[in-house]
Amino acid sequence: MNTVVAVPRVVIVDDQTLFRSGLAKLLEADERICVVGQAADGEAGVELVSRVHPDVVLMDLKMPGLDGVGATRRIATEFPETKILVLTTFDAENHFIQALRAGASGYVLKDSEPDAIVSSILAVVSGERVMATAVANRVLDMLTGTLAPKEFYDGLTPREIEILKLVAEGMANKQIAYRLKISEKTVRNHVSNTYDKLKIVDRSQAVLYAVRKGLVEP
Amino acid sequence: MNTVVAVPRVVIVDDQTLFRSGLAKLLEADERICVVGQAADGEAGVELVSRVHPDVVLMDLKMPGLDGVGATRRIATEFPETKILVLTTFDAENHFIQALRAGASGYVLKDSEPDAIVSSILAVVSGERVMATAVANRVLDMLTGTLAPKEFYDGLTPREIEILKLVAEGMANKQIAYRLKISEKTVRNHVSNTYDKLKIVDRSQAVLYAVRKGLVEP
DNA sequence: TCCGGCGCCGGGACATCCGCCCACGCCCGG
DNA sequence: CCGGGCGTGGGCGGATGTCCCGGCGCCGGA
Repeated sequence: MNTVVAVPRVVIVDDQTLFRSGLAKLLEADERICVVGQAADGEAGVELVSRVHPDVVLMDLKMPGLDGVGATRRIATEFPETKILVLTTFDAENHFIQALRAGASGYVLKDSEPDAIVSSILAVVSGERVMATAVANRVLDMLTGTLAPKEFYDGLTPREIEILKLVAEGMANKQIAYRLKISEKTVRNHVSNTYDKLKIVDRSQAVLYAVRKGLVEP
Repeated sequence: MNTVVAVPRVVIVDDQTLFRSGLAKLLEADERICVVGQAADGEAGVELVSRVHPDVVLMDLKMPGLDGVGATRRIATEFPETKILVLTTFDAENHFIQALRAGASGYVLKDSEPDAIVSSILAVVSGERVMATAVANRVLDMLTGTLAPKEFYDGLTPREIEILKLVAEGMANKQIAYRLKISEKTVRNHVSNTYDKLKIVDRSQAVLYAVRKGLVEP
């Protein structure tokens, strides 16, 4: 007979219907998991959780409408007994920080074996935290001295990152200066220093860098 | 007993392990399909096709290394008896043209029902061409007058699109002028007209527009 | 056939904007 | 205490964006 622990009830939130269906099929084939629902975006995901109260949510990050981070935050606050396991690709570099801060219990990659997903789910329901090795390594790099905590952004100072974000949103130096209540000249200097550190020469390339790093949404 | 037509043998080429596994599970559950292999990138996909000679390849477009378009072209030329069904997301707007020109027999979206995939596979093996309705509508729009072939990019002329791409890659006006063998003034005029049509004022915002539209990779 | 429109090309002049160099305080750690 | 990083600014030259202008080639409608 089974153990004392019930089979964890799981819902899947992902905008790709095919991926959802395939993953559900995959998990249903494993008797240690029970898939009890699917949703195609953040809104529907929150609503679904409020109805079925699952043990674990497999959450994609990039979705139309309410995205994964927002949905994670809402579920984590409104239904704290439900664990959230982020399941996404490894493109946007820093989203996992936002996701974990929003209340996710784990972060695994779509580029991993089905068995890994199952064991991650089981680990999460038992209270563990799960991190994909690639992500974990990055976290360790950021903590240990090899890569200073902020060194992730190629040595940019906080002020420079702040200004780079605004640049990447299409703001002019003058607007940034007004927003930050500093001189336009100062903004230009920060921007210039940023170019130096990133080894770029141009505002456009700064925008591309920021988009790549996930500092802004395109 | 079965019909005279053999069950189509299918291979899946996609870089996301989880998606591959799930889709394989999904298709294996359908007796009309037989999954005979998987590959994680274009190179491996071509090699796999050369070994097993499947009837259909389900091909993702965005992959590391040799991408889907390149793999499609190679398979279509080296193994013309193998049909290729592109299976991708609906982000990059114009990739489907390249894929079809490279020899794909169909273009379906990951955001669709499993049944649709199965019937698309069956249609492709029987010699049909399959297009996702969203894609087909776009093609029709481009052919009929409703939406001029180019009108998708907010009325930008071909030249303007060409220059916008270079702008979004971080090139300066002078460099673009040299590349296109025209005057810098002309480039500035094209850029200015582009701003006008897109209702933007700034180079940075042009980059963001181009990234959003998939004109350039971030 | 002619003509008007449009895309593409280029010029001039002007007002900014941008990127770069230099400099000044401030604070903190060696 | 002092060297260095950080945030702040001024000045300058080049790049960028805008508004004019004209010319050429092509196409479709009158």
